[in-house]
Amino acid sequence: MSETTATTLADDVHWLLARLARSFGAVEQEAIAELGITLREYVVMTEVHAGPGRSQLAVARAAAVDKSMMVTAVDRLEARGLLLREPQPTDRRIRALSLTDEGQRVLAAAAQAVRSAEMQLLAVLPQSHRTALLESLQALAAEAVDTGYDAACI
Amino acid sequence: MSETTATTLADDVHWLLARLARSFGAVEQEAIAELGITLREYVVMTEVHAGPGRSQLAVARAAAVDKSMMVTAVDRLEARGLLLREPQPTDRRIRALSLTDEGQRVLAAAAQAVRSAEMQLLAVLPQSHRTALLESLQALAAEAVDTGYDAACI
DNA sequence: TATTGTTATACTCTATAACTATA
DNA sequence: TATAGTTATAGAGTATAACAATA
Repeated sequence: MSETTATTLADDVHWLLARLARSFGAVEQEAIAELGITLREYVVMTEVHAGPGRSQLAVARAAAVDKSMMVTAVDRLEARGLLLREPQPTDRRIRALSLTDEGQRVLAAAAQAVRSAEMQLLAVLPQSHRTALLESLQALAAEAVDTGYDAACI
Repeated sequence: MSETTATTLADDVHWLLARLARSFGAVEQEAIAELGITLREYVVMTEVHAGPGRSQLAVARAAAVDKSMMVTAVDRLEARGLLLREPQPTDRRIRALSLTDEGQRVLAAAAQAVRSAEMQLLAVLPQSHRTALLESLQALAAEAVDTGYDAACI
């Protein structure tokens, strides 16, 4: 039992994660703004590209996006002609998602912009630290729980 | 120039950060819920404790909390008797913040709960990786920019 | 009865901009 | 003119729950 609370914000992993997520988000959103898509839409497109033909719900779960917010994202992407929402004959409840050719092009451009921004943001870390960071974040993400979270980032 | 976009979400640092921030936030918010404070209020209290007597704005900047949202947090903490908002004779625009004795107690309990939750969340990582992760996050946070971010976490 | 997709609602967070009082 | 704190407002995100269609 310590005599007093000595913790600083810099030792608070949640605070660091939230602060960096906001900072990275601001920079990367800016980087893809000219493509006319949001960062969430980029995430959805990435997941659709990784496994085309899946249902909205499957993509939503993989991307950790709420299913009702998924509707808005898919609506916008479909309206812009970047994504197809096709009925599935085997299970008529499901709409199979896939990218159009234009969607593939926009995703490729967005991915490049995001990666470039990320490289700059991570540039303060030596390469070995960068790899270690990514591996640690991935290991933690594998265990991440989403119990629903309506609180602020910070 | 690659033939196609091969990126997965698991390689996207922003997505990992945002996902983990939400997951950690959910768990830690739950851990301090019984103390009647939010995670943001905990962050504010931590910063006030680290440097008592500072103005609201100084604390807001250190905690990366918007100054208008700071008002709400301080209002609630003051109403609960956890924090003092005292006029500063030298500059009468400033309200110096400090924790009450009860505030110190609540903060100590919250800090312990948060640290305990964080230890469990980080348990999947070996100790050396945990230290490296913290150091990398701190290095990145030192360079973090807050340009204002109205986009979603994910 | 359970699941997919959709819609509606209420609430919170956030950005922005005004406003006051001081400096 | 600039700063600290406050307030108001509008917009966006989110949780929740309902709902229709299908399994």
